[in-house]
Amino acid sequence: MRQPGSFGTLVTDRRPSSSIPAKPASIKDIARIAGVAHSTVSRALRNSPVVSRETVERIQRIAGEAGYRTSAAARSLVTRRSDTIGVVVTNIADPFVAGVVSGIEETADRHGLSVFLANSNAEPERELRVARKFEERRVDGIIVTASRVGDQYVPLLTHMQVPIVLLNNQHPSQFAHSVMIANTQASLDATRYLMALGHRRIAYLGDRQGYQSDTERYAGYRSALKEAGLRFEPRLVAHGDGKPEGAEKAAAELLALPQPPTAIFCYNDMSALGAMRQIRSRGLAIPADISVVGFDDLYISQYLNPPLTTVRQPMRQMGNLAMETLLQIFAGCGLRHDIKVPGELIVRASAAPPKEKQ
Amino acid sequence: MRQPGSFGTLVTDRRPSSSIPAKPASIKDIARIAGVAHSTVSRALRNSPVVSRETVERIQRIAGEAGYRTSAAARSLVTRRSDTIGVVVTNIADPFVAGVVSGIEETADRHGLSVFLANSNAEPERELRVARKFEERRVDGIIVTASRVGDQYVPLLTHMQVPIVLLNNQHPSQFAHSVMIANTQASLDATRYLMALGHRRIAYLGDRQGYQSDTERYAGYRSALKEAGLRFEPRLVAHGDGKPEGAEKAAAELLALPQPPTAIFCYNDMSALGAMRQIRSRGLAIPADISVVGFDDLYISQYLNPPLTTVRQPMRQMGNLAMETLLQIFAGCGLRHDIKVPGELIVRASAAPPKEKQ
DNA sequence: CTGAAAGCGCTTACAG
DNA sequence: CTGAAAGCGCTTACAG
Repeated sequence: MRQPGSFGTLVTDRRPSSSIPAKPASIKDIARIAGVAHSTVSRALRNSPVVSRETVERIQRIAGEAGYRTSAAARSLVTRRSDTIGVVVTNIADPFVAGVVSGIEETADRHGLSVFLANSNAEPERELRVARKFEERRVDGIIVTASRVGDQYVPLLTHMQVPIVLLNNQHPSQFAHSVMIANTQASLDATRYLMALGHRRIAYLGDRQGYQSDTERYAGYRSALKEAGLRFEPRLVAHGDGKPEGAEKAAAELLALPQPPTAIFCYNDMSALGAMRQIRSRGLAIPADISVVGFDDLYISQYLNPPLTTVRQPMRQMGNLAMETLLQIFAGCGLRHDIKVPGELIVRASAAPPKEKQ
Repeated sequence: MRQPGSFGTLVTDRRPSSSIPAKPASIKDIARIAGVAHSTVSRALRNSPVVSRETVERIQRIAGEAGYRTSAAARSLVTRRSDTIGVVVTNIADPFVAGVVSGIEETADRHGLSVFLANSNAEPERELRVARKFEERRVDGIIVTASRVGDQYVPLLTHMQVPIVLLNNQHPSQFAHSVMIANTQASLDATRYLMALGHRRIAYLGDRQGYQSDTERYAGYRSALKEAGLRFEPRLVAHGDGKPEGAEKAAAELLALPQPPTAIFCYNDMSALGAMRQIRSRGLAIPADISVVGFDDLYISQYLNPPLTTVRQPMRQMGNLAMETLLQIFAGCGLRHDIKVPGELIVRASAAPPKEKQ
């Protein structure tokens, strides 16, 4: 609560000030009204079986009428748990991240936990700063999406006595629990699919800031090529920034090649968005002239023109999973959690057999 | 912090347990090491000018080495402020909402405030429940996006001594501060634009769950028609659900009309996405056969095929504004804040002159 | 079943 | 400039 009166001109519709104390009602206030000790109020409010049904009901009624609301801070000071978790994300405006956070919040809420949200803007220093802030808030656990914190930072995170689970972390870490999409498997599947359609000149449009995710998706692409006995051609690899802008430029390079690719496998759907725009701007048709496959399956991807063939990351479920992992750790499960979530290829209309056999 | 040991098998890389207490170090621990009173530590840690430079430095060094982290709960118990705000959103996975939250977090962080995030799923009861939870957490302020809380709930919200700012609230309220997009003006502009292109049969594809936003955008559409002396035709109004799914059906109705519209003004970009898909599925071209205009200017809208002409809501800035409003209230400004943010028409390629004069 | 007491980790008058 | 004391609003042994 702020100092009283900060509501200023809004105080019109208030009950008489006598019933609304400047400070919120405390357990002692309720005790005074009920004529019992404040410890009894404390018990009654939490339905302790040790206090008589009768007084429980009476106290709860009084508390309700007084608009009593327990002070989470005071309680957590003694219980040593805040019923709070901290979520640090690169950028909540990123639709993948938003999907994950939605899942985290969902299961956190179901278990009575509140969630702190902080953006790191993918800056390692900022990521650590907010993690430290969470430490002051004594969060019960921390979830970090796409952690950019390098090895040198990991010990710092780990030193905090708080359990941490990393979601799609961009630096391998042996110190934290993790939930990760099966990048390599999924991009292997996606590339195989393109080959099954008949493509032989398949490009990989990566994310130069993608760290581990990019490395693994690229690895899956390479494996598929190898497995099919296709020669790897370095010129068919270009790197954007994981966003439409950077992908447009990277796609431009690819399309300018003497022998351009007949298909482009993109690091993510955002990159696919940029690639598609670049392709169209050259008067080429998708998938008639060139196929495009993405990664993520953002909500909007099914509504693109053409609908995007892509690898689905079950963002919401991954968020659920990260939170459930934290809950298991809270429950005392000492095991190391490393969950690999399979990616699923969603076939839509942006990929088709190539025009001409090569 | 959880009970010690919950890290289980992860404890491998820990410093010797002597240096990591089960409880985090408190101000008293630091005081003991430094040989001073804990009140001195408290002052030194906050750079009180009243304590000697020398001891300040010594204490801060010791605290740093001990990995001391202040307890926000303990502090807020005495200061009566949590340096925390609560944000309740309909759904964080909605890109508009995510953009707003990004802006809120940005300016909150700049002022040292942490943000709690909770989804209401657009359910009024849930919205109130999370607001109540925020009350227990003694947040310094609350921001609600697209509040679904009806008039009957408003007093409840207002009774909490916490300042509340509503962003694009869906029920007019005289009890809370607000930041709103200028719906009527913006859709007036959008509709005028379509008329300037030569359209006479312009449809409005609304959101039947849109409450106030829908009402106002619809009003702007009607005003534009009236101002141009065009007769309003009820059949040119259809309602979806603010998402692509519902908009597809609504668009289907519109297109099935004996005299279908030559342009559709959509409640939001998500609806435009659905409308565009429906139009394409009928073999019609955008904008050659029919023009589409959206509302929001989501990040992806510029990458659609064709790029979407739409009204921009500066989501991030609106988030900034909502948070700044809260800060002003904290600073004691007693005025009622009702900020109207103008919408800006962003002309791209999804709208063009109609094929034939009517 | 209920109460008195101690304590969680801080801040802040009040003395010195 | 520093310390002792009180108190923020709770929970939880410990008595009765």
